[in-house]
Amino acid sequence: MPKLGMEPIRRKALISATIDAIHAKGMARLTMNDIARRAGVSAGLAHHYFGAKDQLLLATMRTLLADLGEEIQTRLAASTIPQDRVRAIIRGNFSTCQFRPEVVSAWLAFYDAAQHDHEARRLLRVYTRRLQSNLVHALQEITDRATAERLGETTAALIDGVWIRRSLASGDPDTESAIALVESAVFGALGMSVA
Amino acid sequence: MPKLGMEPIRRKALISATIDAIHAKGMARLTMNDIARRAGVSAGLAHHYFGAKDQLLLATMRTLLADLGEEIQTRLAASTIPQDRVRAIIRGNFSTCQFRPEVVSAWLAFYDAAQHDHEARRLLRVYTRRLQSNLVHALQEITDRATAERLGETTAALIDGVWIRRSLASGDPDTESAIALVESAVFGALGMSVA
DNA sequence: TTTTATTGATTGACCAATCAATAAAAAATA
DNA sequence: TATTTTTTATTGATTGGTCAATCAATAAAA
Repeated sequence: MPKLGMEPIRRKALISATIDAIHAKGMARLTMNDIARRAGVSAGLAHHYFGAKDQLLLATMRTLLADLGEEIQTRLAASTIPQDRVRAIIRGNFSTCQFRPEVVSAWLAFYDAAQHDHEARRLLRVYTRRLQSNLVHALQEITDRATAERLGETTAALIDGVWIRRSLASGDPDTESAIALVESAVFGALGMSVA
Repeated sequence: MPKLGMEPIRRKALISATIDAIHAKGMARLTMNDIARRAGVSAGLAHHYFGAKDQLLLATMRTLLADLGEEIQTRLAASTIPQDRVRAIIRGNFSTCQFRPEVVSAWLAFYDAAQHDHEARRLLRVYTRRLQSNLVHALQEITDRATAERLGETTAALIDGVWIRRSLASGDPDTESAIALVESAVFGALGMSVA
C-alpha cells in the first residue's frame, strides 16, 4: 500500500532510528537491520534510500549538525545586544535536546568517526569552526580583537567540555547550571557581572 | 619456539595494537584479526590472553586511564606549592602522548563506548571524578572552598574541551599554547597573573 | 610429565548489499 | 472514460563475505 511522498518521511525516520540505535548498541554492533526495524521498515528500504550504511551515518551526522545550528540560529535571531548573542550561542549548545542520551551518543560516535573517516572529520570541523567564529564575532563587539580571539577559543572549549562532562554524569543534566557555569566564566573573564 | 614469561609482553603488545587499530579502522570495523596481526601474533593468541574482544577493549581503556594517571602523578610528586599542583594536573593531561592521534582515537572510542557499555562508563567516570577532585583539592589551598569547587569543574571541562578541540584541529597540536590557555583562564579567574 | 606459548583450521552466526517480485498511485494513451 | 504504462514504495530472499570464538595440534621449557 504505497503512499506517495514517503521519501522525506522515511529518511527522517531512518536517521532518527540511527541515533537511537547508536545509543542502544554502539557503532560496533550497529546493523542496518536494527536501524530499519526501529524505523518500522525493512533493511532493503534503508538501502534503497541511503545506498550504503556509511551514507546513512553521514546523513545522520549532517542532521545533528543542522539541528544544533538551528537551535543556535533561532536564539541568535532573537538577540540584539552582543552580550545576548554570546548567551544565545551558549544556550543553543546547551538546549535540552543536546543532552538527550541518544543525541549525546550519536555526537560522540561522530567525534569517534572523525578520527578515521575524512568526511566525518570535515563535517565535525564545520561545527568546531562555526562555534568558535560565532563566539569571536559576538565577543569582538564587547572587547578588543585579541581578547575576543583568545576568549572565543576558551569559551568554545568550555562549552564542549561542560557538555561532555555533564552528559557523562549520572542523573539528568541541569542545563541551567551548566549555562550559568559557562556564562560566569566568560563574563567573569571580561570583568562583567552576570545578569 | 615458546619462550616463557611472554604473557605480559603479549598483553602490552596487544593493547598497544588495539589503540593503533582503533585509530586506523575505527570501532565499527575493528577485528581481532587486525589487532593480532598488528601485534605480530595470531588471533587465537589474542583470545587466549583476553578471552573475548570486549575484554581486550576494556583492558585497553584501563591502560589509557593508568597511563594518564601516571603522567599526572609524576608531575604532582614534583610539585610543592599549590599553584604548581594545578599546573601539574593541566600539564599531565596535555602531555604529548595524550595528543598522539592513536591515543586520541582510543580515548574518543572510550567516550563512545561509555554511552552504552556499563563498565566503560564506570571507568570513564573514574577519570572524570579523579581530574575534578585533584583540581578541587589543589585549588582549595589557593582559594575558598566554594570557588575551588566551581573553578574545579570549570577547569576540568576546559581541559577536556581544549584537548578535544586541539586534537581535531589540523596540524600537530601546540601543547604549550594549550597549556597556556587553560592556565591563564584558571589563574585569571583567581585574580593571579600567570608566571 | 606438566606447564606455557602458539598457530591454523573450523564452526556457526551474522551482516551489508543486491535483486526480483509485488502493489499502489499517477500519467499517458486509446 | 477505460486502458495501459510508468513511477514510486516496499518487502523478503539470496549471496558472498566476514568475523568472533573454539579447539585440536605442536613444540619448547620446566
